[in-house]
Amino acid sequence: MPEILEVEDARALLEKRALRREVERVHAPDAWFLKRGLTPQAAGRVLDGERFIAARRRGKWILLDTDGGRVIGLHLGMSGRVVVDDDEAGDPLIYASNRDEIGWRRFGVHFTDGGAMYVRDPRRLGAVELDPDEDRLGIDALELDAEALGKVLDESRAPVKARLMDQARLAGLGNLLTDEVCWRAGLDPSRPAGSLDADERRTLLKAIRQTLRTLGRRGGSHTGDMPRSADEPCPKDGTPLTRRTVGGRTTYSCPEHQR
DNA sequence: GATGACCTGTGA
DNA sequence: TCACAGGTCATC
Repeated sequence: MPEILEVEDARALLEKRALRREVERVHAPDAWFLKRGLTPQAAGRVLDGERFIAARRRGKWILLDTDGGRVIGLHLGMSGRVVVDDDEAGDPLIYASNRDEIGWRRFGVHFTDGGAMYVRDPRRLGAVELDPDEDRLGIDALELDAEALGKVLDESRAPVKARLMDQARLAGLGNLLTDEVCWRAGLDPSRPAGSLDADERRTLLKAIRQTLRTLGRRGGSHTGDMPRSADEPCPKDGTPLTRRTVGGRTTYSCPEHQR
């Protein structure tokens, strides 16, 4: 998906453009997109006549507070994008087309002023929830500190990549960002999380912060320095990058400097 | 903790 | 036609 950086862009767009506008009606043509028992009818009852008063984010979830005290949770899945009127943010759709097929509009609202906000998601892996349980998510990656990272890694034998992507422990990092972080930190993503010594944990924390800052400025998860292509030379040392599966995800890394 | 499933679009 | 895609969930 859109990882934390794209989701933050989408959140900011909603904050800037979708708050304090009265909802005229809900557009929820795809009941499958609504999770945890939410139905199009219930969404309508909750939102019709209401306004969003805040656009928050935790990890990859966007949380829209309504003036009625309810919360609409939006998840962009792997290809979701938020559109407000004629502006949009979210997944850059490197692999998908950026067409705005009407059929890809999975959920949204029309405002009484004539505008609209909706989630466009070709692959339908996104989600909308009412009053989501925000505590099923771990600490937000942008708030991470040394102590919290210690709890994320724990004494686990799981690959460090798997722990960094475990949303219940650390919310926000996805496949691309995690690979970039490990590459910058010089860490083999398959290393058992608990095997990192104090120095390596400090390096990892710095890499997470620096990666989020740098790629955030550049415009997203896909703007990393490490090529995502096997046999491409590592920009640090020229060694051909390898491709494998770690933590169930396609993983690129440099066999030379990532240890 | 690893694996497969979910759903759909794209490009080789 | 097939493999693959930035996410998450259930299941072994």
